[in-house]
Amino acid sequence: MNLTDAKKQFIQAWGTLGSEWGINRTMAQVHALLLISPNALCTEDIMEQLNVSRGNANMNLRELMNWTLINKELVPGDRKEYFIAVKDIWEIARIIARERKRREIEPVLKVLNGLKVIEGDQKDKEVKAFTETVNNLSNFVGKMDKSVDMMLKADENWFFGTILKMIK
Amino acid sequence: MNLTDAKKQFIQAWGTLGSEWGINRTMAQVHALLLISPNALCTEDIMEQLNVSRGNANMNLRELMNWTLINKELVPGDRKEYFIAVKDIWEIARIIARERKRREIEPVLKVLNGLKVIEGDQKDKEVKAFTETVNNLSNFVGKMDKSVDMMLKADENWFFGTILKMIK
DNA sequence: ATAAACTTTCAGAAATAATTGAAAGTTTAA
DNA sequence: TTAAACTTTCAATTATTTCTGAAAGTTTAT
Repeated sequence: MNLTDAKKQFIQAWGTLGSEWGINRTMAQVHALLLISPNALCTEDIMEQLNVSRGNANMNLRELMNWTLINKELVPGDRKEYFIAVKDIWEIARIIARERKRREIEPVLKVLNGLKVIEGDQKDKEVKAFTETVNNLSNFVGKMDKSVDMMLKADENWFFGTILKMIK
Repeated sequence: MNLTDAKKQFIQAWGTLGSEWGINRTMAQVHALLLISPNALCTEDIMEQLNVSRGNANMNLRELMNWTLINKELVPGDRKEYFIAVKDIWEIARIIARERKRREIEPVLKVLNGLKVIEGDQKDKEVKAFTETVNNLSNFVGKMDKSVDMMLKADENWFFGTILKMIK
């Protein structure tokens, strides 16, 4: 396969993955494009290569900046902004884990903890079933949260080293 | 807080989490409702409690059956189908992990592996950057895949026991 | 100052996804 | 049979998300 087709397939695949994750498809595609670019690209480059409008390109670049998945790069003697992606996969994984924890795990944990104590007779099976499920979930999600924290602090080799060793 | 409000909040929170995951909001809400119900519910119950149409209720119940997150329960002397959720949180986690692995990790891994070898001069920086990113990603996603496999085989206490011990 | 170069915003348009509800299909009891 | 009870389907509608592009905003060089 040639580079041009391979790039297209990669960008396409990354975009699909993104949307299955609840991440904007174009944002994922912009990310993919920058991931495989040896040098920084400007808004125009993105617009051309992905066939998207200026507004769309701009918005998704900002969002990727918010996630800290990409950085601005200033080219001396050029007024345009250029963007370059974080290339270290473990760093990318940590950024995504951090962001998803913040958006998904933490708010749910907060709600669950707020629902732990409810009024009513604990002998009522409705009340009992509710309390039990909420407690079990809160306990489980809490452990997930802690596990992600650990991953965020850990070093890649140690993390996968330990995890994958368990498999054997 | 009283049970009725607590239920509503729980269903709402679970629905939001679902849509952040790329899972149909109503499917997540039906799941939430069944999770906290001490007994099996029928389509009518779901329609009433969530204010959704018959078609919608039916489709999402089927989808939850596909995921194996809920089961049919037959009530003797009643022709209706009743549904009851898997209540064990670890079992639920495994089902979701299995399904997301199948839908997200596996297809991407397949594409990545197909892109590992491309034509062109390895000294060309475009080619080099592409190959490097694809190889790194493929390696990383492969490890994720293996890690999920391990989790699927493991027992909850052992899994979190080991993971959380690492944190200390 | 001001004009060119560049970035951001945002109302409307387009695309995508979810939902409805009635009709068609299926099963069961008598 | 057949008719009632129940489930499934799907075309049309509604809701939600994403995208466009032109206008407004900002920065920089002269």
